[in-house]
Amino acid sequence: MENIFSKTWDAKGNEEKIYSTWEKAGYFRPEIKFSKQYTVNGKQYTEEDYSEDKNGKPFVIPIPPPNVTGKLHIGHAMFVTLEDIMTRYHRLLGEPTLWIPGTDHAGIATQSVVDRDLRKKGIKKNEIGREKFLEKVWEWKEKYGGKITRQIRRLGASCDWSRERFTLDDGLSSSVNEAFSLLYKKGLIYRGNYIVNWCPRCGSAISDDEVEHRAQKAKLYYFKYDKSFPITIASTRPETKLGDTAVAVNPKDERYKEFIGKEYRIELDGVKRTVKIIADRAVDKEFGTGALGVTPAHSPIDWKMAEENGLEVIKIIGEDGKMTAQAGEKYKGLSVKDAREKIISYLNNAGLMEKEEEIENNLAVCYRCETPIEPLPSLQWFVSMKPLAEKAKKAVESGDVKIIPKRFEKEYFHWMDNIRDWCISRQLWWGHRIPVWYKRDAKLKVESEKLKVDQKASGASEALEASEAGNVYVGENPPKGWTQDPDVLDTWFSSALWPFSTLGWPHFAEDKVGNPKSEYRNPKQIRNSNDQKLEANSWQLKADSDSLGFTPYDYQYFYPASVLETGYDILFFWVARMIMMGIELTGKPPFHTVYLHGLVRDEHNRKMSKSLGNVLDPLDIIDEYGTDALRMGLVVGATPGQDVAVGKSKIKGYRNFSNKIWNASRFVALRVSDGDLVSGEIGSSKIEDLDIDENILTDADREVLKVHKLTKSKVKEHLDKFQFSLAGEALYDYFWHTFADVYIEEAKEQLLGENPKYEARNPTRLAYARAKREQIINSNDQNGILNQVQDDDPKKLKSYLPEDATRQQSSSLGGLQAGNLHPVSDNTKKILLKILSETLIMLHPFVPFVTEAVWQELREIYPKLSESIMIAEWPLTTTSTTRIHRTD
RNA sequence: GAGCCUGUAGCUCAGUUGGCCAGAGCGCUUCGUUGACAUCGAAGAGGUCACCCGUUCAAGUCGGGUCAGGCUCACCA
Repeated sequence: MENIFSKTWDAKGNEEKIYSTWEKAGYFRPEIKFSKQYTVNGKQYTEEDYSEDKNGKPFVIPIPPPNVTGKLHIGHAMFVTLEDIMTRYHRLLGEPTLWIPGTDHAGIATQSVVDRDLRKKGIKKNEIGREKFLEKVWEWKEKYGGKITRQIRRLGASCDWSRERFTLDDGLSSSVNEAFSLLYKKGLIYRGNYIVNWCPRCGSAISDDEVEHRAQKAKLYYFKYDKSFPITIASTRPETKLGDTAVAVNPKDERYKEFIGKEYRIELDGVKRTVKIIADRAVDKEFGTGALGVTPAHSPIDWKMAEENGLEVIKIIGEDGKMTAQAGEKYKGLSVKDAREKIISYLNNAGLMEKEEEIENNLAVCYRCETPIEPLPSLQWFVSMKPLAEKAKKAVESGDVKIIPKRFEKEYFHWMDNIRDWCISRQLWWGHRIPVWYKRDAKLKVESEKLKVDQKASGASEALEASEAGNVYVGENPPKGWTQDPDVLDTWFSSALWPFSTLGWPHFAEDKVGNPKSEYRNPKQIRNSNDQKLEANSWQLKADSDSLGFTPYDYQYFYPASVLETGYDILFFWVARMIMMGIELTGKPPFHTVYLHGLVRDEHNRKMSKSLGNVLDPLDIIDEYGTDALRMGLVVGATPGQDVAVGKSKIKGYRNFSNKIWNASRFVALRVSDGDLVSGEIGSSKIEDLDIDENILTDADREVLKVHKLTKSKVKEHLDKFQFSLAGEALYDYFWHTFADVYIEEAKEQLLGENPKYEARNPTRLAYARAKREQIINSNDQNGILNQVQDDDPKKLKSYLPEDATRQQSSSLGGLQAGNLHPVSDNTKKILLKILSETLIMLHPFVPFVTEAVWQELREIYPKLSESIMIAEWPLTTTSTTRIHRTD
């Protein structure tokens, strides 16, 4: 033991070994707890008692799946730490606990990374074609796919890797297809030609949520289409005016009242159009000339006006970012930028330009590549969101889903109230190909340049179904010879299914496997005795379950999840959509609680960025200070939804804390065994159950036991309320400043077996500790829980006060006789061991590695400790209540 | 334009439904320490809790307003 128990905690040399021991032992799989026998207050409890108590309810967290080819960053470290704390805590509480890991295929992100890589090698994706390119992406995935999960392991994540999922797995892909089909059949998915956000660089449509707005300086040009046109318009994008079919003015604008309803034939640099003057309240009289050139095809507002006024939609910019033939011979094929220059010089030369003005406006850009968005009409697939949003909103309103912190519920409602249909098709190759087949050929996506705005509102699918009847197949078994839609689904579509697709939905949903809930309510039955049972029942889906890696009842037992933990930045992208899809497809919200953490910033609260050079690489930190230190640094001081400042000095402080845990425990281990270890023995008595003799407690003993008890109740309360920072802080403070600074120092005296002293070695410090404890009790006690820690006889406590401290305190030693001093040091050893081991358990969710290392050392002295701290029992807060309910 | 959040010690932040003589870590000052730990200990300095008004026996905490910083959403061409 001595060689392992070195003077300082060697995180680097131990963490990976410890992790692989855990993983090999299978502690991350929820079934490990089911075979356990419980003994509480000397009574045996069967597994059935246990499951009744919990209503068979497991604790489940679906991981926010990182990009499969991604690299670990501090944001990952944040969510892994928080989720691991919850997972380990609930596991220690004895609940069947499942944290499902997995990765996301990350459509555009992965495709463009591989594309870039191939280009460097001189390979162009359009030349090698779809099949070959996808092979390359899969190769890339095989090569780099394991990296992120290995790195997540280094953070100590106790996920059940045997259930690891990838969004493009067979199982998940079939969930995606099934979800698409179901929604299509319900009329919640439709195809239509609508104006979408087109990213010319990604070469794909993107959803409204993927568009960001950047403030920019722009030029506003004032001009007329031609000399004969009566109204001057203002535009920042004169090149789009080639597609104008109307001019909109405010109905209250006196200047233009007389023109409303009239039509004009105009000719703009050779392009002839009919322009109607329409009235729309959205037009600001004060902006520009108060007259807006309406370009239905290339502006979302204009599109809406066109819908309302039955205007012609003329697409003058194509998906390639170049002007189409509709823009006229002079402009066809020009880039948007060139077209703008050309038309500006035309307007100037023709004497149509009246003035230019510098203004500030917002530019819509792609959130991935920052490329300016080109709005254009395109034939795409959409999810009709309003019906989904209504239910999703109710789930939060009713409290079925709780969002922490609460203020995000407001943002959530606002988003739901203002929701628009979700464009889910992407013109990419990497992803879930849309499960739709067409009878004729794949070129259904004709370049329609002259389109009437589809009258069909979202949700009304009859019209489309009629037109598609017999020509479109949606599902997994297409008729022979039909052609599949070339597009793939938005990555967030599969992410939205994550909490249930990872568990086997829809293959193992109730209607597919019957309802075995009553029989298989607790998976311990599956694990312990059911392999045979399943075979005996020759259960038909078993083969499927084996090939997909699910157990048949995962979905029914583990769904819905308990907590969904992630950063607030993807509340809408991911969380909101999961709630919508979960309710629609499974009939229940996919989780009960949403915990949103803040973003990690540098120590001066600046955003981490490469250009500032303040990026913290979690792997570097782990190498330098250890995982435990990183985890504490991330969690302490972080309140939900609030960004947290993390710098090296903070993490260094928690490295010191890890070392403190190590050394305090080292002290206990060495002193308790007196360096001369006989297993199970303490001095003259056996350790057994650490039955502390209450009659010979010293002042210090009493004090530390009280603070210990207080800490237990505080920590549990905080953890139950998702107050991880406060729990971590309370443990830190107690361990360092009471257990180590006060009690260990006092224990040094009490352990002098020959001639122990009973007076406090440092009465001032003890009094100080006591005062602090009382203050905590007084200020925190709401329900009277903490009062249980109050002293029975306040008078006795006077002896703690400094002025009385020199008094002989042997009275507090009860019946202890002068010649019988040894029991005190034995008792001290037991107290040290007891409170240390309990504290280690509470610390374990925060600092899993050092606590496990120390635990293993303590097992040498006290073999009754569980074989791993991971599967220990959370210390009971009170003696009167047991956490296992007996039915008799 | 709409909504939300933040403003507490030099720095980064805690402070749960109002009861604090206002806390932590880092930093700073002084002292100590060969025996678990210099990755340590003890003592200490440092705050009109942004500002103003109000509710209350009591306000960092609740209400109204002002100022400052930040975030989200949004069709100002």
